[in-house]
Amino acid sequence: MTVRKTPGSFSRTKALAGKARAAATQAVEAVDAGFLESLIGYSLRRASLAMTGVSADRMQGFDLKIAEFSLLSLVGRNPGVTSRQLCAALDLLPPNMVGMIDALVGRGLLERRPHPSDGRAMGLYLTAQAEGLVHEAEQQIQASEKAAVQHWSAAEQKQLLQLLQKLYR
Amino acid sequence: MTVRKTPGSFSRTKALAGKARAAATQAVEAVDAGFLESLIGYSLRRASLAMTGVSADRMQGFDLKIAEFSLLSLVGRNPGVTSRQLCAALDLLPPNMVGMIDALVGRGLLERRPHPSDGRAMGLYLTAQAEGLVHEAEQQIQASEKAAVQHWSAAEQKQLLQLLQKLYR
DNA sequence: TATTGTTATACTCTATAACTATA
DNA sequence: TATAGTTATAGAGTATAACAATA
Repeated sequence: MTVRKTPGSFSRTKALAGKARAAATQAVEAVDAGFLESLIGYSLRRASLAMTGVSADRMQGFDLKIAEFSLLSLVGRNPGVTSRQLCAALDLLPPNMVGMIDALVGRGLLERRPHPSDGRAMGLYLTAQAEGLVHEAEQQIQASEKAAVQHWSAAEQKQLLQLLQKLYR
Repeated sequence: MTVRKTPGSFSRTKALAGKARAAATQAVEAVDAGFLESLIGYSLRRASLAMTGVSADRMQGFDLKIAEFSLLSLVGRNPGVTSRQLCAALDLLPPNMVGMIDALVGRGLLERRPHPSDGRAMGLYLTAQAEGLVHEAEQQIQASEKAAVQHWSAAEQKQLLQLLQKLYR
């Protein structure tokens, strides 16, 4: 993942007072994003991009994308889980799940076995090789999250998760 | 935006006790996403997708994508803002901004005028026609956000925004 | 030498339709 | 008739390199 920093290079032109619309042209000293920042959707997207970027960098060491990590972690904790269940848990569509699973099977990290009671479905399992890798990746993700909120109180961290879950659960 | 509901159709097979790894195969009654849900990044993504979906539906009435709405709102409140400044505020890359602005100019919602002090840059302005549309769209977005957190306390709403902004500001 | 806006282009992510095997 | 997994494909979103004009 490429980290993009805000350039922060603004026009040096004198700021115009008030909210008057220019008859001709005017320069903007600093962008007022106050309205957008008052929106939960905007802040969610910006925060999500920021967090995802940091975590994605950490996962590069394992040659895993965030979605692949999430999938492997779910399979590790839910051996025998089906593709369909993963789609629901990760908010992905079935056609987009196929290639992801194929790739991980091809790398020897994932295994498909017949479902014990549903002939249409396949149960997914981590290979022995993947067990260690997933465990290590989970620890790295937790470490990167911890670093992001290192100056937060425990109550703040807990409340953020609770509020976010109220939005999607 | 297409709203996708979780299927919620799980295997009817008897759940297996404990966390034992199956020698053969096993069915997963309900997926345990507890670990992922303990991650801020995962919850941010899920919450962001949920909120964006609702807002995107509202913007369909204006034939605006979320990014287009955000851009127009910023221009309305920052007349004369440059493309580069918008890129920083919206976390978009310059090459991907060009087509967006072109489309809005083509629809008669946006106008490019020469920058007063920087010959390289162009200042962006809403057209008279866009002023009303943007104002109406802003109200709709606020209404949809209000509906999403209608059962929340004012303190909860305020704190969510503050915590999110600590993550990306 | 650095920055703004731009073109061209490639890559990733997400979405829809349709098929098969099974429930 | 409905669902799980799959294929093919299209569309949206995001990325890099490079160029002209200007700072």
